[in-house]
Amino acid sequence: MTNTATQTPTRANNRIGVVRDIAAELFAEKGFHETTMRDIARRAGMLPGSIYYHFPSKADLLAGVYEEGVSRLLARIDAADPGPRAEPWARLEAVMTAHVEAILDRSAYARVMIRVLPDAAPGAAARLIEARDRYEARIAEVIARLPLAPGIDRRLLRLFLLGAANHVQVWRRDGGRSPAEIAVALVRLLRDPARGHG
Amino acid sequence: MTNTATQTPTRANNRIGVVRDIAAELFAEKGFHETTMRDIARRAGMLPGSIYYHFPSKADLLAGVYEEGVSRLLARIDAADPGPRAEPWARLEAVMTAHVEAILDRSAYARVMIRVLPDAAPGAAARLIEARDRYEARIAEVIARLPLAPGIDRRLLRLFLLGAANHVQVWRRDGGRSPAEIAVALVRLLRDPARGHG
DNA sequence: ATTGACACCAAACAATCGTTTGTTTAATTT
DNA sequence: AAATTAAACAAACGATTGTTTGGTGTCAAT
Repeated sequence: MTNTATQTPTRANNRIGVVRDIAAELFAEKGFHETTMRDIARRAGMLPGSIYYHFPSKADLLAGVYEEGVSRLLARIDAADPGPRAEPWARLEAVMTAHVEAILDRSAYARVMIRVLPDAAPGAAARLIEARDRYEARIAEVIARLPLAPGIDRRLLRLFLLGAANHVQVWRRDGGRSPAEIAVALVRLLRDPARGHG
Repeated sequence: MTNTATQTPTRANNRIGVVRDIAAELFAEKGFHETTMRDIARRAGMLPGSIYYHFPSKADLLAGVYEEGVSRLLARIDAADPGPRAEPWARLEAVMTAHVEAILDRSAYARVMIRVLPDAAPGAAARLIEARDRYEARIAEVIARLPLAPGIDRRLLRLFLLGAANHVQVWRRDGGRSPAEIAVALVRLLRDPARGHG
């Protein structure tokens, strides 16, 4: 009999996931170049060289984090998305709420994708850009359904939206608005006129 | 007779400005940790140790770049600002155009302030944050004059605006829209409703 | 019981990092 | 002309970097 899962780990205590999780946390917290392989190894309870059993290089480790991050982010988005039959703006609110929540509360993976630019690791830049594009295409899909006033560029709208949302990571302090409040305020700011009587 | 300027350089060929300019370019291009003192020295045509005659540390060099960057950005903003008697939204368009132009076309100093986060250099983080706040207060001043619909948070508006504008650095490719077109589109997106017939 | 891949350890590698030290050149001041 | 000082050079410092190499215990399959 052949093994049922040919590519899954054959050993129970495979710690590649642990290493990647810890790398994601440190990359998100300190940045790519500011995090050393020794930092990661220490927190994982292993020696620096042992990481190279799981990842061929530091750049590949970052690429692994990026790609896992996209998968997790997409899963969160999918779970929050009420679907194409829902009201388009409400749908965008739901999706952006999931996005901001991922940035602020839970996933170190999401924060890495925002903080670490692809050119930080030239050896893996192509993989990083591809992963990022895969995620942004998912957002574009939601924006494509919005009923917009004539002359509004959907690509610009998407880039502004993501820029504003990702910037939250920089200024947000604990105790302020909730991620949902922030996301909803952002979408409404775009949807409705900000201008008052003038 | 005492010297007319007691604190200005007494020597004609003082290259501290050259060093700072080059550091700004490299920090903007590659990031703080990715740029070495040897990189800066090589481009300035001097030896690594010589930089320490002008700046006590790499973190202080970054702080110098930041503070010079704020001065230059503020000067550009002031030059573009039609003043408090102009129509508030047109004023914001003018100011944001200057901001995006600084990011995209000219100033490496402006790009450093967006790319390099204060926590990159813990030894100078306080100076970096202070410099950044000084600039954002200038933007807040313009936003304060906007006639806004009730319930719109001006602080959120400012943070979204700067987040979206700064993100331009990541996605903008040459040959696309001009900085002015991008800035105006961003301000109009906030001012007018994006929503179409719904 | 033996084998062999797995998942690490132990120790070092060369390269590069920010920084320091002592010295030298050239311009300014006295 | 002599003294002083600004602005560098030349060379190294110790520490840290990503990475490699060879060995080792352990577990699953034979």
